[in-house]
Amino acid sequence: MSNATTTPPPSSSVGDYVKAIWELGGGTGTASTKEIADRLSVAPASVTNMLGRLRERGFVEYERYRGASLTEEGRLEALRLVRRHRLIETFLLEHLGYSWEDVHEEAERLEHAVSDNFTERLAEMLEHPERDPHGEPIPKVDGSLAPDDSRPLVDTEAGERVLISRVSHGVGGDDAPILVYLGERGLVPGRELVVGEVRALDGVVVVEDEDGVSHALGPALAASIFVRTYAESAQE
Amino acid sequence: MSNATTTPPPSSSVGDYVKAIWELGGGTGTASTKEIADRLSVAPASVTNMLGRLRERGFVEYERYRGASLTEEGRLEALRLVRRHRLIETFLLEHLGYSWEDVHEEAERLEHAVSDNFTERLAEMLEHPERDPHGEPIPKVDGSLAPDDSRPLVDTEAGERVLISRVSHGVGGDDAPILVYLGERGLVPGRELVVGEVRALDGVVVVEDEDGVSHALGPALAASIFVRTYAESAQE
DNA sequence: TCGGTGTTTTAGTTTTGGCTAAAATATAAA
DNA sequence: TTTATATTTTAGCCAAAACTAAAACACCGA
Repeated sequence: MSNATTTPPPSSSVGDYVKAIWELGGGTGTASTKEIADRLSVAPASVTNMLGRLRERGFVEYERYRGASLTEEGRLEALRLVRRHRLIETFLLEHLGYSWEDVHEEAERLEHAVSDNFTERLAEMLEHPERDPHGEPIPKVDGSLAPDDSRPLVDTEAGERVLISRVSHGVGGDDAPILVYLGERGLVPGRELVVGEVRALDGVVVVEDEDGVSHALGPALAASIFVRTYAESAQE
Repeated sequence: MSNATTTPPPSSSVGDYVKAIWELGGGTGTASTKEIADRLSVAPASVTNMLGRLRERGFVEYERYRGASLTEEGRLEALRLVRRHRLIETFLLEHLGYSWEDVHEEAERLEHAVSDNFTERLAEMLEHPERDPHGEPIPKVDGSLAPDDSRPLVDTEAGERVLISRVSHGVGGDDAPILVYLGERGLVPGRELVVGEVRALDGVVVVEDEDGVSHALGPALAASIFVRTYAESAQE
C-alpha cells in the first residue's frame, strides 16, 4: 500500500538478519555465520539456514563456508530498517521521554511494524533530523548515509578540542549502563570537550567538558565515545 | 520488562483472535467460528484450531459447536489491545496527520509491537484522552470502559437535537470510504445535529448541522453514525 | 603436511499458524 | 420427522524459523 517496494514485505526475521549483516560490515565486507548468530542470539545452524533463504530472495551473496555479504538490494533493505530504527529512537527519546537504556529495545520491535508511510510522517514531525540522539547518522530515503568522520576518543591527543559525535551502543551487547553513565554526566553527542590526557598505559582518557568539569574515562567508556575535530561545521 | 503481566507476551495472532472475539460480543455473549473467521479473513478450520489453543491458555471458554466467549483474563487482554489501538489511532491522526482511511490498518500492526510502557507514555503525551477520534471510548489501564450511551442515527426522531458520539468503522469490513465521506462533511464526533426527518420507507435520515447545512443520509451512512441526546454533558 | 580446534553445514525435530478436503453436526424448511 | 443447507470440526498437509546432534570443513601451529 504505502510500501516503497512492490514485492511482499520481508518478514521481520529477514529484516533482522539483513540489518545484522549490515551492522557487521557485510555491506562492504563479509559477515561470518558465527558473528551473525551471536549478534542475533540464535544458533549457527539457524543462520546457515536463513542465509540460504536470503540468497534466494536476492538479499545476500553467499557461498557455504564463505561468509555473507549484502547485495545492493540487501543493503537498501538494511538501510531502510536502520532509518526506521534511528527515527523511532529519536521520537521515543524526544517526545515520549524514554531513557537511553529503554529506547533500543522498543525501537527494535517497532521498526518491523511501522510502514514507510509512518516512517516518513514521523521524519517530518521530527523535522528530518540528520542524526539520532546517539549521534548516529540517519540514512536518507534513497539509502544514502552521511560518511562517518569520527574517531574513538582514545585516538585523540592531549590538548585537542573535540565535539562528541556519537556514543556507540555496541549493538546486541547490553551496554545500556554505559549509556546511562555517560548520559547522566552530559557526555552526549554535541558536547564539546578538551582532551586532557590520553594514557596509553591503562587506557584512561581524561577530558574536560564545557562546564570545566573533568572526567576520567576508563577503556570501556573511552571506546564508546566517538568524536570529531571541533570546527564551526554543520551539526545541523 | 515493562509488561504489566508476568506471563510471556501473547503472540500477535492470539491478540487478534481475542480482540476479534471481544468485538463480536464475546465479552458478554458468544462469538461463532464463522464470525471470527470472516472478521480475521481466515479459514474456519484455522479458527477452530486456535480456539483450542486459546482455551488452553485460559483466554476463552469454548466447547465444540458451541461458540466462544472470553474469560476474565481474555477480556482484559482484549481491552489492553483495544486501549493500545485507540491510543495509537489518536496519535496517528492528531500528531502524524494520518487520514481516517489509513489509520486503522497502521494501528492494527502497531498495537502488537508496542510495549505497555510505550502505550502509557503515549497516553500521557496525548493527555489521557477518553475517546479516540472516532468517538470510541478508550479503555483505562485497569480494563474499565466507559458505558456506551449512544444509539444509531436511525433510532432518532424528527426534531431531536443530538450530538455525534461516534462513527462506527465497522471493523474488518473496508468501509473507509464512509469515514472519508463523513469526515469531509464535518460529520464527526462532537458535532451537533438536529434531526430533520427519519424516513422508514427508504432508511434515509435528513439532518441539519451546526452551520445550517442539510445532509440526506442513506441507510449505510445513517447506520454508521451514533449519537446521544444533546446535553451540556461531559465530552471532555 | 598433519592434527587439532573451532566454525559451518547437514539432517532431523519442533512450534505456530495457516491451508484444503472430507466428515460430522446443527439448524431451518418442508 | 425428515431432509437440505450451512456451520463446524477433523485429518492431513505446508511454510517459516527456530532448535540439537552429528558430520564436514577450514585454518593455525607444530
